[in-house]
Amino acid sequence: MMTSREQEIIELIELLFFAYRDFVSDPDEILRDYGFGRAHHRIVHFVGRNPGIRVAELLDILRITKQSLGRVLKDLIESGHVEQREGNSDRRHRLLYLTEKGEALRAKLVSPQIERFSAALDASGPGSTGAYRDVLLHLVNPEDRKQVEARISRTLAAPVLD
Amino acid sequence: MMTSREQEIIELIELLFFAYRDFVSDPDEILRDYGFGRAHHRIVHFVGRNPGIRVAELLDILRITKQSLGRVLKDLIESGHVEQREGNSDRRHRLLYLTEKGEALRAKLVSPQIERFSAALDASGPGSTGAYRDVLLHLVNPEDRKQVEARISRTLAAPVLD
DNA sequence: AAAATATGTCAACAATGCTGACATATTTTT
DNA sequence: AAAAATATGTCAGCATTGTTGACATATTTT
Repeated sequence: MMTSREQEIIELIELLFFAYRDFVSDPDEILRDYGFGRAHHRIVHFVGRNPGIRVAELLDILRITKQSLGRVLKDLIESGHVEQREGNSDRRHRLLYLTEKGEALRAKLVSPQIERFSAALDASGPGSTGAYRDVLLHLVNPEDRKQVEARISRTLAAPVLD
Repeated sequence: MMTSREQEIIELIELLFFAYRDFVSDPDEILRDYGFGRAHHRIVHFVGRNPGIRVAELLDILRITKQSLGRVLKDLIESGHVEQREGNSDRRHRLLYLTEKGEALRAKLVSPQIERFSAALDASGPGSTGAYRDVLLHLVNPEDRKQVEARISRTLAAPVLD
């Protein structure tokens, strides 16, 4: 048996799948020209948004293993998109920053995504932004919600503290 | 430079990433007990929701190649979760159905996802469902939107036509 | 001085994408 | 009836990105 509530929720589940599927398709095309994949994109994105982020933080965001990250991060360092600096307060830390080249790539990758979202918001009713935020934030694991909220509202002007 | 509009949109982009990340984590755990992965989940889900779906349609939903699908579909047929029948109107078609075993797995996988969504909707304001739908549907490629709308609103009681 | 932490690295392997070619059965077109 | 198009399956090979587990180094904390 399936209630109509369940039926409705399944539609929302599938919509999440379809939206995600198409949403990542624009960057995927761009990345091919660089010989990079989605894993590279995620690093470029989150390092760009969190200049000076530590490796451990990045691992926590992406929820992958050190080895998976290391392989791809290595590519980006060698290609000159990401650079590492020693931490001030703790010299074991490797703080990650985008180079100018990396920043250019980040901007290029995010631009079609901003376009897509911009159009989607324009096509939706006013207040849809707030509702979108509410629902998606509550899909995040409760124990991670505060952290996610803090992360997403961090602006480029406010770098990660060292 | 970044406008505040862009800043806001980047937050929505990251929220999509975090929500998706956690949303797929519950099924992932269950799948491990079966020796299956996400690719198996997608097939079980969409075959369950579209009994009698053709291979070509499934490929169009998942946007993967025949070979990628074939490998995983084979697992599910051999394990007795999915079965194929010859089409009536066109005997080249291979129509896909879940067996009872497959249906049980589908229900098991979707249950934590429904739970998660249910809680998220309860925690969000009224009308959030509609706004969520608006935004996510408009993130889908314009040329696919009609099809996606039709697909998601298809109920279990209305199987794919042969 | 010892223990804990942050990072990096190695080897091996698994899941799931891809390309391109080719085979078969069936249906549609000429 | 023959030819062309379509739906599906299959093969070999390869790329990306995930995994585990072990171990090495530098640094900080206890």
